Amino acid sequence: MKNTKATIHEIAAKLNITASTVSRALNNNPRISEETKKKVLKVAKQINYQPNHIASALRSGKSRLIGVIVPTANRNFFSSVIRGIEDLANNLNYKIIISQSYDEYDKEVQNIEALLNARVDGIIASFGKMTDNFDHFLKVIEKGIPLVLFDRTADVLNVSHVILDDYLGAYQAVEHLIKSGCRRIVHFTNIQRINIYTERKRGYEDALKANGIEVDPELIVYGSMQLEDGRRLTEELIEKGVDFDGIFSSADYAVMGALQVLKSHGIDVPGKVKLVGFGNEPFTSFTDPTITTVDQKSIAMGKITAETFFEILNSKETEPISKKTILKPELIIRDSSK
Amino acid sequence: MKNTKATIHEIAAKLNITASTVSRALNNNPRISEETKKKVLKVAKQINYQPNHIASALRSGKSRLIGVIVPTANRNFFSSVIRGIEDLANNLNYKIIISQSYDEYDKEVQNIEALLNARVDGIIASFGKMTDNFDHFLKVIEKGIPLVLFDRTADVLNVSHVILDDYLGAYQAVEHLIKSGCRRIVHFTNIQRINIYTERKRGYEDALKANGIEVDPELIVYGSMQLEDGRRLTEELIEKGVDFDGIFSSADYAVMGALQVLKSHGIDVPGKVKLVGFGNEPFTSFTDPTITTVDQKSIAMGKITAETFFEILNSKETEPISKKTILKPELIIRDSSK
DNA sequence: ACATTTTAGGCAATCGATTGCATATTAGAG
DNA sequence: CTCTAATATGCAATCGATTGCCTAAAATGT
Repeated sequence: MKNTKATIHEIAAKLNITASTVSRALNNNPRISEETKKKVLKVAKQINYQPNHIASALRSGKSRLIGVIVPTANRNFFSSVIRGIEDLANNLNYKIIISQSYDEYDKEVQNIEALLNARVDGIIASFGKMTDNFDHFLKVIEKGIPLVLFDRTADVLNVSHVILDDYLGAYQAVEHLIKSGCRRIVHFTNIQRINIYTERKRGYEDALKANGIEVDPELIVYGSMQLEDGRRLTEELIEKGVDFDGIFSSADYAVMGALQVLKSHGIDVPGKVKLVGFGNEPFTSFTDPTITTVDQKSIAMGKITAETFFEILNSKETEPISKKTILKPELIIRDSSK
Repeated sequence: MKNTKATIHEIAAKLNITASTVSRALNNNPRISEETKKKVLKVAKQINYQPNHIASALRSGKSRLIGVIVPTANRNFFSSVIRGIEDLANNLNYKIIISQSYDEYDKEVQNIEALLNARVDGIIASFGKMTDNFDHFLKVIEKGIPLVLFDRTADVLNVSHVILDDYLGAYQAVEHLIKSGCRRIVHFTNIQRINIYTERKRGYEDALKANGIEVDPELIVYGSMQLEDGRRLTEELIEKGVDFDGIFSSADYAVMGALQVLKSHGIDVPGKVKLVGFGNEPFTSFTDPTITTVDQKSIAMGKITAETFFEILNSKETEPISKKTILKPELIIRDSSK
């Protein structure tokens, strides 16, 4: 069973017609008679013909490939968004290439470069935490390649994006803590100043002010928002003897670390300290107590991101559409704040 | 700033040389003088030249793309493996296309088809749970496209693979429960009979027998191994009044469900019932009590899978190498079994 | 019966990079 | 001062699918 190649020329030769005809037949072009189409299809099946996507991509200039860059696919939020994108893309006969930046700037730049080389028809991305220079994204824009950002974006880039109302999410979370009786609320935020963290911080501050509570800089602490950071920050607060009765963390992993440390110190949650995280990672409903958190609407975000992307892709470059969508978060109240 | 195209012909025109020379210069071909190379490089930078990967892929017949199919990237295990593959691949200047099958058979078939169309140079895959027909993989093999499987495989396919010694992992887990005093150990296993689950079940049974405990079919229960399945199965056991003092689950999510239900019924873990999961998902160390589990060596698996893959890819079809690696699991003992 | 559409395909160029073979130029060899 | 060898490029075909333009043959009109 030799793989003689299986190209349209193969098929053409067997039927004594030309490759053009075969191509048209396979694409169901009306100029080809039904009879010929049938024959072509039959032979195609017979020799196990597989269209060479690369050849057609070269000819058409469209690869039907979309690059998706996320910090890591290993997070419920990102993988949900990816799924949303993938579903729509596949329906439209596009394939996605997922690249992970692992929150490293260099990797992100390399990924863009590689996707550009692969001649993707467009890019959908969420920044890594270290990204504070956007030249690589500007390059994408300059090349006229459709770009849509989600969740982690930057205002300096005037690009279509789909983000969460992080400010609102934080505001509601903090207000909830205040209503539950907290007065000295710690805020865990990220060292780097990405949009999502600055917005959450702003929401935290405004919610306090709106409720007549002064913002105490001592209560705002910085880390990378991993589990370990949450542990360390909490240990430090306890060591320093800082007085606090609530924690609003801008990430679930960090609040998990806080919970562990508080428990190990015999500090009752939610009795003494109430907790709220951000992200609605699945594990937040597995812990004891379960953790109150803010849901980021990942499914909707994926869907809308993809829709926005294809809208731009199909807009025929008339005008560079810039569409910004802001989703409303949802506070999921669980035991850690009751 | 018009994008006049930026091809090697562009560069050639500007320097009054031919595209062949430019191509050779860019590829650092010794036949081209240093002087010309410098000029070419300079102009390339100047017009922001980006090699067209698609064109070279068509010409060379090599896309430098590797398809990776996993059930879902949203699991620590799979994402770690992917990271391992990606690292090596990127070093070798290959790009990976991640496709998720979401454990759906049709999606898996479609993914294979799409990857084949995209003309990937090879495929690395882990089966979905529903996969019990392997025609789509056979097609890959017949086409002579390198294929390496990991974790979830099938013996009927004589393909290189990297798997975990699931039997051993299960054996050790169950032995550990027995040594901790359990006599009536429940086993959660998957409805579908994929290699990993049948092996774990075998390990469970053999460990019991080796310790003089009879295998009680009543204690072996079936589900899809999601959180909900664990909950349901545990509820059912309690309802039926089945007597048990330990659970060995072939998945962490399911054992988490069991933990929740046991706690809600006031059954002490590990006092009354001891638990062991499988997979070492991060959340198993977040729960209360923390959950004993079996680590699947995902990092090593990713690395070895990638190495095996490239070995095959570079083996010049001399002989279709078939290399099978079996990794040793590691039992991570935590509070749920103490 | 002759002119005009319509139908069904063929021809050849194209997409951009690569490469075997040929060639012009220069450099050494004798 | 010729002759061969090395050096640096050019030429043209190729990878496989697509498509604008052209043409032969059949169908329709009057």
